[in-house]
Amino acid sequence: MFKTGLSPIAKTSVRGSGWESLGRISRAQIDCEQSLSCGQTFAWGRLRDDSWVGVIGSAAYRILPEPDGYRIESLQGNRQTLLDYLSLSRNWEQILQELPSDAALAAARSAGRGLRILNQDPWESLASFLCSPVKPIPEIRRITWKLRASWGTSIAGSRFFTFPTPEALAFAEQERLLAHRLGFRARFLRATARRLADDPAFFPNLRTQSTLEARARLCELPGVGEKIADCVLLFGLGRLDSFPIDVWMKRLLRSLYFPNRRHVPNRELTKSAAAHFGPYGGYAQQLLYFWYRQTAGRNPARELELRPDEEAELDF
DNA sequence: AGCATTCCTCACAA
DNA sequence: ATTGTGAGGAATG
Repeated sequence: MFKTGLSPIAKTSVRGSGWESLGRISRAQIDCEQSLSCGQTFAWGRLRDDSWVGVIGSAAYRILPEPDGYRIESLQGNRQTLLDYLSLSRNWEQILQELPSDAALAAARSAGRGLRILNQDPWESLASFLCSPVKPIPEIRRITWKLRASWGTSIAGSRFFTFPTPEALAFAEQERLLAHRLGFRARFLRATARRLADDPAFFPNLRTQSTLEARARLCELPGVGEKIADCVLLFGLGRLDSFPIDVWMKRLLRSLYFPNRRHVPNRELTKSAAAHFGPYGGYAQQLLYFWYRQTAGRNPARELELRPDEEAELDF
């Protein structure tokens, strides 16, 4: 028995670099390439050796692909935090079975078999999606990483940073925000950060409300409409019933489910998606979105590769 | 009929 | 690849 209560794994430093091994996870539990590149998070980047690095809370994590699983490591972190974030304890096979079995979804679920909806911090999701309008995913990642470096807290001598608090962004200088190519998004980001800084109970309160009520509260925030509210509900608050509809989703739904309609209003898409996909619609949405992006001839995971200068910045 | 109100869509700027 | 705004048109009473 280990009297310290620490597992031997937690003590092992990797190659003397400061990264500590957290053991392994199996590909049967999750496909990290799919889950980290399907558009739900901007917090992860891919290094040239194909490993993934990102920050959860106040610790950095590294996920190194192997043939049948992943080695996982951290700076200042622990195994359970990563497993919770990756949502490994949810029964995803069961959820898959409860989704409808139309042709599009059948294709999407075989393409995204290992895709999981992550458990992200709701404030980080909200702030990140406020940076997202009319920006491609790699640029959103760059902007949110700049926010970390400018207003977050450094993690133990590394060049990884926590996500800035609402208070930190509430008082950020407009000019410094604009310098990060935030444009018109800066105003909304700061205004929403102020509201949350003034109302620390905002997210705790949402957790006790129905998805519809919580959605209405989110939409009251500056710069937050239905799309961003649904993303926060799905990715940050675990509401698997919410179904974000952006322009790509709109195209996909119209071409696959309303092939002979020229125009379908968002209200109708939202309503029929809820009726058709049910309480796990958000999972269906991610499967469809990921599959649609792939069939457009792209490799979303490759798009998140860090440029050499970005990789050099990380310094480990 | 004229008018006020509401609701919706569209285009456009940020 | 989103939201906020305002103009203009249709429906309502």
